[in-house]
Amino acid sequence: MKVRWLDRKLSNLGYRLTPQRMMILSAIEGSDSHISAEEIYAQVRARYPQVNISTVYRTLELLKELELVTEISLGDGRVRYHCMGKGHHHHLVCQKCGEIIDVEESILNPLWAEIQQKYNFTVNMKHVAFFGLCAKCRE
Amino acid sequence: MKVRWLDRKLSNLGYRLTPQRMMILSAIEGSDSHISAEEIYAQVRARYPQVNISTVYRTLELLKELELVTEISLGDGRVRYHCMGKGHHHHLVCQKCGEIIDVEESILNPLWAEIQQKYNFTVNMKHVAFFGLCAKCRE
DNA sequence: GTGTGTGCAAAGGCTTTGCAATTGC
DNA sequence: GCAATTGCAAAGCCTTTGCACACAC
Repeated sequence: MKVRWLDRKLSNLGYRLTPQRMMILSAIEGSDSHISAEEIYAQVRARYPQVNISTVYRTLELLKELELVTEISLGDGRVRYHCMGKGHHHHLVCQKCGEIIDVEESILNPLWAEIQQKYNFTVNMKHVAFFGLCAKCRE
Repeated sequence: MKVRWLDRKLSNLGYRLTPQRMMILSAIEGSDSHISAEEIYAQVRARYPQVNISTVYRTLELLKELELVTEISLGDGRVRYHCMGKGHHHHLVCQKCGEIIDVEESILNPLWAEIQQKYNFTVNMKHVAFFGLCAKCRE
């Protein structure tokens, strides 16, 4: 688990390791796909009913700063979260049926390199979502 | 101008051409960069004070369906709009200083092709934004 | 003790919706 | 005239904030 990491990072910076923070991180860790704030909240609340949604948001903000968690938008109006440690991958989101196809991370490497070279810009996205149509819906 | 197009497309589908719709489309056309709903609203209202923001949103929805307008998110919590006819380009958004660098459209063609081939998925994005760090902020 | 973290409640920003009045065709 | 469209106001959704209490060190 990432909790040791979290503990060390937090204390180094003068922050504290609280049960809420542990549970929120492990909810994100435990999710295979990308989890929204609301989903994290529901999951944590199941074991810890008095937790509040604002704590979830505040903790997410903190975990982003600590670079333990990244965010991605999959096109519905909400942000989703994912553990940095887990293998990165990108997404193809079908705008018709909503299917989400995972794409290997390496596919973007040539593009990142080209952008670096041509524009002197370092792309910093662990997850990218591309929108379009899957094979079934294309017809 | 696109108004002839709009007129024809609208009447073919049983929709009507209203002054609001014309003005909203031309506000998007007139903007060099990407314009938000609020900005469109401000611009239209300057010449047509009684227009309402909800009309802007409804018209944007319609223009998207008609494929006259595309949307993009540049990472602040709001969607931005752009005319389909205008040259497409992509964006590099610096997460530190906020600078936005325009990128030629063709840079993504190889990637689109690879995704098509490997995943049988047709990417349908006229605008993509990539986040990261510009040269100045990288240091 | 001191300052960090939490819950609560309220507000905030952007967007959508219900409804009656209006307008384009 | 009739359905499509609008303005208005209110609600909706996700997220953030202010504040007093609680807790860790």
